[in-house]
Amino acid sequence: MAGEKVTSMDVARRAGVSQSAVSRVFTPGASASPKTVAKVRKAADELGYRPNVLARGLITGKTRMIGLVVAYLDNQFYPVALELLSKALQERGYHVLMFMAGNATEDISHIVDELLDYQVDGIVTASVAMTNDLTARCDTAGIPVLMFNRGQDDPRLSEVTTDNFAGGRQVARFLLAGGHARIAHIAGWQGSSTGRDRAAGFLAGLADAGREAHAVVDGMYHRDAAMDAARQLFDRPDRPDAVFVGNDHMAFAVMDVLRHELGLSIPGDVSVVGYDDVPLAAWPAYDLTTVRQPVRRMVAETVDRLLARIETGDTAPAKIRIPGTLMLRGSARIPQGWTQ
Amino acid sequence: MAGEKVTSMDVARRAGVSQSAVSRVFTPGASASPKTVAKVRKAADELGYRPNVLARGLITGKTRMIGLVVAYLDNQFYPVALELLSKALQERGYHVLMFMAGNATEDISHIVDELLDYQVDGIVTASVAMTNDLTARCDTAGIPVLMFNRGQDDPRLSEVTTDNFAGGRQVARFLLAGGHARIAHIAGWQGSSTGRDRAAGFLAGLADAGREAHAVVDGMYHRDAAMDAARQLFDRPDRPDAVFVGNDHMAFAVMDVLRHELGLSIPGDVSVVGYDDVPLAAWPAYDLTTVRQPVRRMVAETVDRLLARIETGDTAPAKIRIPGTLMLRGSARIPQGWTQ
DNA sequence: TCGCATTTTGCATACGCTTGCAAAAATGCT
DNA sequence: AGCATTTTTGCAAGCGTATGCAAAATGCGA
Repeated sequence: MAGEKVTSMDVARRAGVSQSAVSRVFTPGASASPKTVAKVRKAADELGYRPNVLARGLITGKTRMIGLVVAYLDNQFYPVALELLSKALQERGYHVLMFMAGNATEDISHIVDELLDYQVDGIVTASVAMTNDLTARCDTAGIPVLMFNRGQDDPRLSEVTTDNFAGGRQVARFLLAGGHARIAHIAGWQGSSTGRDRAAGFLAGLADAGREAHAVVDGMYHRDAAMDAARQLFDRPDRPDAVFVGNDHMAFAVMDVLRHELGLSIPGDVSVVGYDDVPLAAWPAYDLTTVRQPVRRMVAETVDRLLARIETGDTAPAKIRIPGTLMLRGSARIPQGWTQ
Repeated sequence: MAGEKVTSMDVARRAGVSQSAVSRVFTPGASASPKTVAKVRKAADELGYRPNVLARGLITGKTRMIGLVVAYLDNQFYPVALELLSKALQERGYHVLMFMAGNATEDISHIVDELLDYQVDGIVTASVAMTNDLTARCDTAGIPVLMFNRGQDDPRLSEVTTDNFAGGRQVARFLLAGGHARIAHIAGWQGSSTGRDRAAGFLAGLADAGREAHAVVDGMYHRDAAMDAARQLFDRPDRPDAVFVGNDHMAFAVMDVLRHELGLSIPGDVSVVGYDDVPLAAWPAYDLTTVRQPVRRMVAETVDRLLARIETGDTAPAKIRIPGTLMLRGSARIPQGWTQ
């Protein structure tokens, strides 16, 4: 616990140059003669000097920190995304400052305050909704916001999602082709764009064939709610013979109920399809047919867009929609000769 | 994108007081008359002023940021811990700055540099090993380090773990009481203290009864490695009838192999016991008997100790060891009349 | 060698805030 | 009311760095 901070001034003295010379050596764009660079580098190494990012940030107005707002991490999709996001930002010299949010708006408002306090250069929200009011606050503060895996109507907002409507529709086509008679939907939270879009696409896909959903229930993206929904839908004579569940996290819950509470076989009695393709979906215990969201690409887009706005001031908000693909596995009957 | 920063100076002018008065109103310990407080608060609200945490940090030397170093998030234990940690710190006015690390030492060294650049007030490492050299660097910089769920011999290091040795031993007793004949261990990474301690405790527990492990293999805390280990151990005539797996993440992999590749029944043919008790362990698809690590308590301890060192300078390193408890579920035969 | 264009360098200031110090205001006491 | 004490206030210095500006150093061609 020595606590001895070594500053650019210390390095300057030891190298026999001015403090500004030291600063220039550590500032990418600046000019310094080879001789000075050498002297400064040497002195800096000997003293173990590294520039103070915060002091630098005070002047440049850039902290190289990105605020990430997340509501929960129990859905495996988010830790995976977080890991990739954090790594990608790290490679480009940024770091993630975490903010856990409840879903209450008031809570989020509080968090936006804190984000601004820390002078983050940009904000990524995941599994969280921003109100227009909050977006405005960030806007006037000049901080770009990007919504990851969630959309919002406000055209000033940037977002990166998969094409949830198309994904839902494709699931409908797939289940119809499989010859299912009673097709139900345990939907994602209808307060979220993903939940609504997937449901709408799914219903549209059924409608394309002149069909309707046997039942639609909101599973709230919660394991418990999804289990309740499954019980409600399946514990009766006219139970569905196929169900599209709004994300994998809920789909696992539904499968657990079907198999272990109701003794149904998958896909014998019921076909189950999810959304996300989290790693667990590929494990044989679930072997879940699901729509893959290409997380790597989503993260790459997120980083590119956000940093473009930060670094080049490229200010146009973007709504980026990446296609998803249906992963065929064992939890749903595969139609004869089915090709995507 | 207005970018209009409002500073304490702006507030001061509007409230008709000095800049220092504004500062005092926003500094917990400082003194200001009720009248001034009122004027300043009013002006601040009207302008939407909030103190700049970074500028404050430059003076106080405290950034209210805790660096978190993690190697991977695919083992569910870590996202859960991260969520709790982040929330707990948030409640006490701190925030988590994320650093993803590969396991290479050189990589970690790089990360320590960056941690120091950001002037974090403290560091938590999880699923990552620090070398003594790195610890020293943080020490001289006056930044307390706390290892979460990983120990190290260096007495200067603080750590929070469960009693892995005791946990391993209890599993041994449990499996012995269950009358198993050939008890194997797919161990956690032997480069980590948790991996070693659990294995050692387990072997000690067997030895207590004059028994030996039927086989011990290192599963590296990796899904793929654990699957290979399972194949190697079980795809032969004298296969084990019980296996203790070094953590839940690997245990799921092992169960998948046993059931879906080798067609074995659990616990009919083989009893499986894990370590951690991640949420997934309680889902009926796995229903895994496992040693619970009380994450909430671990996190609470972590936060308490770390902030104590930061805020009160309480400098004594601590090795905190919390007891775990065996959660009885369906993946392992339960001995008649077994009580913990 | 000298003059000119170009780099490199140091000085000084600023970023937004906290805090020691001394002056000013408020308070309590006789 | 008058004085001693306490509280509140403003001033100014500083935290560690970046950067515009002018002065010094360098390079180049003739």
